[in-house]
Amino acid sequence: MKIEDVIKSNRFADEQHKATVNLMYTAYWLKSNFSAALKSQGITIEQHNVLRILRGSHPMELCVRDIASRILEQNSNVPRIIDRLVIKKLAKRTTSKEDKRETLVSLTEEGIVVIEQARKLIDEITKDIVKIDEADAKVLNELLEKMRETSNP
Amino acid sequence: MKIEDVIKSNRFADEQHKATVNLMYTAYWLKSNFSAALKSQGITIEQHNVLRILRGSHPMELCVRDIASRILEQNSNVPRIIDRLVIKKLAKRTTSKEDKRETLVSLTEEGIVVIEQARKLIDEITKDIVKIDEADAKVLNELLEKMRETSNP
DNA sequence: GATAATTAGGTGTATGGACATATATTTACA
DNA sequence: TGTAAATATATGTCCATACACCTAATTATC
Repeated sequence: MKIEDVIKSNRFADEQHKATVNLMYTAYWLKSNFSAALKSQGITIEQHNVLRILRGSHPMELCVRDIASRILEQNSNVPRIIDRLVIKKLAKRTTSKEDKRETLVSLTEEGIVVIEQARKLIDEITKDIVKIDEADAKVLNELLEKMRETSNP
Repeated sequence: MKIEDVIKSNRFADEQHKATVNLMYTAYWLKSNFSAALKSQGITIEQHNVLRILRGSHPMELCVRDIASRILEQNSNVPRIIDRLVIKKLAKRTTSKEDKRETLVSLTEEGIVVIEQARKLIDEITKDIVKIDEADAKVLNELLEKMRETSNP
């Protein structure tokens, strides 16, 4: 569906403006699809993201700050997401012996199973819905980075 | 900043996978910038979106369903966003005489001032940070729509 | 070594998304 | 016409973001 049909309006100031709306809608569309795919595992996208980060360093523990630094959304509340993962017994939390301020987090056995399963689901849904080819994806990646790189801070 | 630097990892399955991450990050980056720009008007992006929709039909009132249908996020809780706008006296709410189930919403004088000001701020910040040219923006729009169109539902 | 500054993480509050459910009103139809 | 179905909106709950503020622990500085 074209973006003007989604918002039922064609009043874009220019192509750049249209691109910002189009982009935010496409991200929302992706996220909705991913969320639906993860329902079967009982986790949200954000919980999945933290599990994925923990999977990347497993079996090494990561402190909260390390997890936060690898997350896209820099304002997300990582301790609270970890809370939910601990309640579901997908992650475990200990206090660092070297620095008692640090909380170290790692996957449980169950967490490993869930993130492996989730990874497959995300791969499948991505292949299902994102049908642009590699060349187009490459152009898209270049344009997105060009878009961000040119700004000052 | 390249997306692999943002998430401090380069483990993308392929260009398509990288594109999904890149896209969600760019949307987040846009939204953060827009939010910051709207702070001076005391409104959030979502409140801005509803005000913009009301501006589009002003002075005609819109019912909640009409507003919801024009919003990108199809699961957003429109009555609650309207609550906030009414509290801030930027929008007003009445019950339709033709169909008492319907709530009709329209801008107040103050709402008109705020949305005009907000529109300028969004235009400025867009010009400031989104520096891809019209041709690139056009390609980006085509790729985003190609990405979504190819999926079934 | 004592105190100030910094750092890591947790917590409170407002806002919004996702989704289930409730309530009031209108429409359909037996 | 009277009752069921459908519709429009509101509300409650859980999860997450944004952001301010708090506490404990560590480091810096005198």
